[in-house]
Amino acid sequence: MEYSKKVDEKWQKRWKESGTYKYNMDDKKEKFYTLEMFSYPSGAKLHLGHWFNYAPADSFARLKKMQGYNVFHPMGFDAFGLPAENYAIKTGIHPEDSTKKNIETMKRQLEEMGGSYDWDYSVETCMPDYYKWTQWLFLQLYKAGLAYKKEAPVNWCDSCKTVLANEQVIGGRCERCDSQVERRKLSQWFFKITDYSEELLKGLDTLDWPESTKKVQVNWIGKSEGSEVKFKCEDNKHEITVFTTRVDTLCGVTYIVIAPESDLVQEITTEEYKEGVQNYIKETSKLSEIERLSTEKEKTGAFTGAYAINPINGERVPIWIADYVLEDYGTGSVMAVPAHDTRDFEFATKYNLPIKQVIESKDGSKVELPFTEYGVLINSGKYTGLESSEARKKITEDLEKTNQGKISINYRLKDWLVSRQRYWGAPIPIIYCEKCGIVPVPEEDLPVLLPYDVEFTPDGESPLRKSSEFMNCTCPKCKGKALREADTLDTFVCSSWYELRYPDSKNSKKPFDPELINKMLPVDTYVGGKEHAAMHLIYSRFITKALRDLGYLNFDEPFKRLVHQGMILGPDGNKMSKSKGNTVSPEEYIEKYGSDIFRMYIMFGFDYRQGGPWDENGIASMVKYFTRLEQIIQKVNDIKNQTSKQEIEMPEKELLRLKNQTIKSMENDIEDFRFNTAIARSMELSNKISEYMRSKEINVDVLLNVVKTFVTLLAPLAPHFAEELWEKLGEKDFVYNQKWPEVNESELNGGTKEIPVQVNGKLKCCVTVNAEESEDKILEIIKNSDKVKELLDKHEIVKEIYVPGKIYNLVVKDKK
RNA sequence: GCAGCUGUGGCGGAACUGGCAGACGCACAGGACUUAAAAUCCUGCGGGACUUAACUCCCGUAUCGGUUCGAUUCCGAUCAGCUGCACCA
Repeated sequence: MEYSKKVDEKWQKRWKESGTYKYNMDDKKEKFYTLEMFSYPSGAKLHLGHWFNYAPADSFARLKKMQGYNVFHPMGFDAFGLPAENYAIKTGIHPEDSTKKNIETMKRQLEEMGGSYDWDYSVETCMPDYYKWTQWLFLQLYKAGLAYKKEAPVNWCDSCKTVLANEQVIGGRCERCDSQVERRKLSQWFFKITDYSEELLKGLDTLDWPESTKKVQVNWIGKSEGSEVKFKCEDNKHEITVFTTRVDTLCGVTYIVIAPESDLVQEITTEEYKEGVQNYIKETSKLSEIERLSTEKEKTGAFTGAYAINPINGERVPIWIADYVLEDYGTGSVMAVPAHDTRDFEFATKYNLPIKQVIESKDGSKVELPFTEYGVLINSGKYTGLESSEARKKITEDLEKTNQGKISINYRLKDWLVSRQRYWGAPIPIIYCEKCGIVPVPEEDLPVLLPYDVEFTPDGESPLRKSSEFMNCTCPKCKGKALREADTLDTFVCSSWYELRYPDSKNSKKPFDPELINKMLPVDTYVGGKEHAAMHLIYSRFITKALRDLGYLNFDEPFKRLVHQGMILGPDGNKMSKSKGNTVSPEEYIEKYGSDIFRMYIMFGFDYRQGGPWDENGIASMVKYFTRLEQIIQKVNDIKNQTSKQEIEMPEKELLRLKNQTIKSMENDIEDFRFNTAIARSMELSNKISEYMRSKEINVDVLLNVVKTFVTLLAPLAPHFAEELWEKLGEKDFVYNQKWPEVNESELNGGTKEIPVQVNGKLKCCVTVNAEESEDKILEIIKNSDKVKELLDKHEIVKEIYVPGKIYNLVVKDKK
C-alpha cells in the first residue's frame, strides 16, 4: 500500500497553500451552516470520542460543499470550566497556560484529521475578545430584567471550605475529602429562562431534532395544568396558596404541607411547636439536594401547631412542614390528600393523620387506597356524584367566584442559576457600590478582565475575592469606592451563544453584526452528544429567543436540524476513562495507517448514531480496501491508452447502472449520517469495477468514467486518499473542488433486474427482466414466464398483487 | 417509580414510505499460488431436514398474540438491556 501519513501531510500542505477551506462570505451560492459542538480542551489531546464525532461530521460537511453549497464549517473551543481549574489545583499549572497549550495541540490534531475548518472563524471562550461579549450578553439580560439576584442554596463542603458543583458531590459527600456536604444559602445570579417556558415547549414542534431529545426537553420544561387554591389560616392573618392538578379531591384534604424553607413557617408556627420545627429545619438543611430528592428516603416532617380552613367545606386542617414539598415548585405548599396521592398517603400513615376517601372508581368497584386515578366524587357535598373532570371544572369555577382560587399552569423548569464561586470563568460584570447598590459595568468598560495572578486553591472564598486588585474599583455612577462581583459565569453561558459569534468572530465593536447573522443562522445541521439534550440545548434556545426579543436577531431557533453521534466505549464495553485504563488513543493509529484509513474505519465499523465498544480488528480490512483501490487505479492507468471496444452492451449497462445507484445511495446515506452504509455501497461499486476489469473485452471510456466518478464519491469520506488517487488519474484540480456527480436516470434504469414472485406471500422464484421495459411489459413477461406458469398448474388465482419493480404476489387456492 | 431508546448469524452491522431477511465487512473453514509461511486470489458460511438430484422443503429478526395477500418494519401484552428524569403536588 502506498497510502500513508505522508500522503496526508502532502495534501494538508497543498490545501493550506491554496486556501481550500477559506470561507467566502460573498459567495452567491446558497449558504449551509454545519456545526459540531465545540470541544472542551481539558485533556491534552484529542481522544477517540472527538474523532468519532468530528471526522464523520467533517465528511458530511465535505459532501455539502461538493453538492454546491457555500459551506460554513467552523470550529472552536469551550475553554472555561471546572476540569481545567481542578487540574490546576492538582498540578499547580495555571488553567490559562494548560488550556492554551491544549488548544494548540488539538488544533494541530484537527488539521491532521483533515478537518475542513476555516480557522479564521474560530472562538475560544476563555479569551477576552470572546468573553467580553459573554459579559455583554449578561448586561443585556440584566437590562431587560432577565438577570436577577436571589438567595439560593449551594453545596458546601465545610472541610474544604468550598462550594461544590453537583457533579462533585458523590452520595452526599465531597468527592475530594469525603466529608458530609451541606446546603448553604448564597446570593446568586439567575437568568429568567422561565419567562420562555411556553415558547421553548412550543418551538420544539418546528425543529428537525431526534424525538427522544425533544421528549427530554418536554420533561425538563414539565408543563402541568391545574388550579391554585387559597387556604385561610385559622389566625385570620395568613393565607396559604397551594397548587394542585387534582382540585377534584379538594374535599379529601386532611392537612396542608409547606416547604421547610418557606418564610411563612416562622410566622405561623405556634410557640408550643417552635422547637420541633426549628430542629426539623436544621436537620433538613444538612441534607444535600440529591439525598433530599431521593424517593427512597422515608418521609419526615413536623407539625407547626397552626390550622387552615378548607375553602369549600370549611374543614379545619393542620399545617405541617415536610421536605418532600419543594420550595421552588408550584407555590411551595401542597394540600395533602392522603386517600388519593401516594406521597401524602405515606406521610399520613406515618404521622397518624386522617385519610378521607373522596373518589371512587367509575364502576363503583371497591378500590384500595391510595387510589390515584380519576373517578367519581363521594363525600364531597354538592359535588358528590360528579366525575373528576367535571368536578375540576366546577370546583375551580366556584373558587374563582369567591376569589379563593383560579386555573393555573406550572412548569418544572427553574430559572437558570449562572453564578459560580470559581476562578476559571467569565467574571460577572457587576459592581457593588455602598451608595448605589448593584451597578452594571458600563458596556464601554468591557471586558472585565479575569486576572491571571489569583490564588485559586479552595480555602473558603471565591478565588477572585482574594485579588484586591480585581475586587476594588470605583462605582461607575458615583465614582465612590466599590467592589466587583467575585463570582464567575457558568460555562453554559459561554456556550449558549457561540454559534452566533462564529460568522463574525473578529468583530471588535459588537458581539456580531445582526444583518450578517440573520443571513447565516440558524445552523442548518448541528452535531453533538445526547448528554446535552437538556442543558446546553435548552439554554442556547433561550438565549436566541431572548436576543430576538431584544432586537438583535430575527430567527427563533438556533439549530434547525440536530444529530447526535453515539459514544465509543472502551474495548471492555465500559465508558472509556483513565481510571478504568480502557482508553484508546487515536494517535498511534494515525501514525501507523494514516488518518483516512482511521476515519474510514471509524465510519464503517460503527453506526454513527449508536457508537459501541472499540474493536480494532476490522482496521486491517480497511488497509486491504485501500490497497485494492490503488491497484484498480494502477490497472486503469495501464490500459487507459489502449484501443478498446466502443459498444455499450449488457456488462457496461450493468456497471453504469450500479454507478448511478451508488451516487444516489451514497448521497442519501451521508446526508443522513449513515456512513457505514455509504462505505458499504462504495465497496460494492469497487467490487463491480474489479469484476468488470476481469472481463475479456473492456470499454475503456466507460471504465474511466466510472472510476473517476468513484474517486469523486470517495472524496468526502477519505479526503487525502481520494486526492491522491485523483492525481494518479492525471487530474490537476483538487477532487474536493469537483461537483458531486449527478444521477443519469437512463443509465440508472439500464441492465436487467430480478422481480421476485411470491405465492401466498411465500417466495417461489425470481424472473429476470430487462429493466428498460415498461412496467406493463414487465408484468406481461412475468405472467408469461415458464416459472410462473408452472406454479399455477395446480392452482387457481384468487388475487394478484403487483408492486411495480418490486414484487409479484399471487394469492391462490387449490384447483378442485 | 415515570419517560424514552434498543433487542436481527460467532461478531460489527444492512433491509428506503410493509415487499427476496442477513447487504457490506470481520472471524472461521476449504482450495489455488509457495519448499514453507505471510500477503494475495477463488469458494463456502443463520439453523434444521431430505437427498440420486437442487433457483428442494421446514423453522428463523427477544417472547406471546393480532392486523395484512405479505410483518424485522404496524398494533397489543410480556421479558431483557441501556439512557434520561427522579417526592413536580
